[in-house]
Amino acid sequence: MVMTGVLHDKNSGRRSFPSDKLAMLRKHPIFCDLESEAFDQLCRYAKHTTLKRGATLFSKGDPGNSLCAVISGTVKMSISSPDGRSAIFNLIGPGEIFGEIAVLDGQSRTADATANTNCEIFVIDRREFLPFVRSHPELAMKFIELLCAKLRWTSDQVEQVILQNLPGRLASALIRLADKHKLAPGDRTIAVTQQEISEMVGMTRESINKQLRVWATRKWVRLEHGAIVVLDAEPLQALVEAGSGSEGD
Amino acid sequence: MVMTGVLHDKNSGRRSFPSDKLAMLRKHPIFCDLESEAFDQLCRYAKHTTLKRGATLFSKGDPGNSLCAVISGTVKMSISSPDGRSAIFNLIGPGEIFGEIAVLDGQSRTADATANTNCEIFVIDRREFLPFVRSHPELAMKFIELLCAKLRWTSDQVEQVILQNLPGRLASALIRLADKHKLAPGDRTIAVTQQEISEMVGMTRESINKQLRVWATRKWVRLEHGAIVVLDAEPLQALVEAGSGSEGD
DNA sequence: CGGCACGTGTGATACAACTCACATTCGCTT
DNA sequence: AAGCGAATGTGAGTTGTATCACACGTGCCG
Repeated sequence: MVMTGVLHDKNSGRRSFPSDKLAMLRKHPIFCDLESEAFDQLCRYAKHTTLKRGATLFSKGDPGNSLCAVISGTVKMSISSPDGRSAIFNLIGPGEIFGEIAVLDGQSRTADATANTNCEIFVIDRREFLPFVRSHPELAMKFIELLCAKLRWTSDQVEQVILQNLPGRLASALIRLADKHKLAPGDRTIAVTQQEISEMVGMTRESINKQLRVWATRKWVRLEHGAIVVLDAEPLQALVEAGSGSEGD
Repeated sequence: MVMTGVLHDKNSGRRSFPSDKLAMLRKHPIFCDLESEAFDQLCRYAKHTTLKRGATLFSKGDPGNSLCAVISGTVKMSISSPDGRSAIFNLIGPGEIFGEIAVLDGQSRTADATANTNCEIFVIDRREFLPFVRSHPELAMKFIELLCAKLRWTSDQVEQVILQNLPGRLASALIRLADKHKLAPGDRTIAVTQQEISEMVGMTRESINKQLRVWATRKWVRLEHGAIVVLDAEPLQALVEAGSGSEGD
């Protein structure tokens, strides 16, 4: 199952790629140190695609033929069990890269990628990308750093899920998301639904909702539709550090 | 906290490194394609160290100054929460590499490393290792593959912990460990205590024991002291694939 | 050949989180 | 402005695991 729900494929992106969209990628840690010439060459390999909400980009187990980056919207990386439950690994926002694992090691995809909102993405074929990396060793080092960062993110997730109970896991997830989304320094708004958080954290939406309501009355968070605002990160951080102790929660 | 319980540090390993011990590392996917000359050079950078059971090699949060490899024995990668519980990420056996994340990205260590048995390890300093990688781009590609493999391992762990209940998680852990340890093709003996498995899986030893006993009466596994033998992997695999359905367990 | 630490085995009880079954609110589409 | 789907809010009842509190086996070390 690949590329269902694609609105339209633009031409392969040879010349005249919308340059404002590329500016964001140009600033990505992976590419920021690359010479302009090399970056332009990479862009000529890229395809620009638009997906509508709910569309599947690829599924777990598919061969990994392409590296992707989000231009606008968000892509959900998740897996689902046969009995219908699903777990979200990560939500990928504008300027972020995804799908790199399968591309780099040539194995199958580790998760499903679906458009969580309508979105524009940027796709590079493995056959063009790999030789490019080989001829740019400094890029390989950048990818090593990228993989390390993902590994830290995922290890954190294991740590929280194994060691913490509901309040701890939820607090930890909120903090991680707030750090990641950090748009403006003051703005702690996280654009996720309660259903989504519940799937990241591995607990039911109902349980998450009840805990969030408790915190809302304490003014630690404010609940909006499709978003959560972290008003006071301190007590949440304290909860995470205290381990799975209950202490009045 | 670094290097407590070190039995003795041999000299820095310049010349005359015990070559039988290196043979194992030479075969590691990371190094097997390296020219002998380069490999020898790397060995001259290495230090040989012996640790006794329980010794701490490094702790989560320490600066990551060295890359390590196990020669003999096993090293436990784990984290612990303030309330005393702990979670095991992985057990590193002979011929395996660990501590690469912090070395490669220059950040702090993501977990504690302790000697799970008396063991011999092989240590390379970051200051010597990084330049070596930079001057051997093919090695960088190998490390990318290594990181991808670790990421797959860790993602699997998240998937199981979030989606599965006790039987599913336990079955999944047993299968993963059996694949990893796979010494002889027929031998499905996993050298771990029930306590250790419980910490890998995030459930209590008691619960794990009760489930294992059920499977033992069904001849799916045999329990030994400090080890578990997988007799029939099929029904375990089926359990994992069925998701968290209970079906007579 | 103790003895002592570590690993294993097992039941009774408690509770955190799930399930199910709704009611409510929001925001978009027509 | 009406309607509808998606997101949120909430309670009563159920259950999977944790906790606690033991007893037993085994193997190593002095």
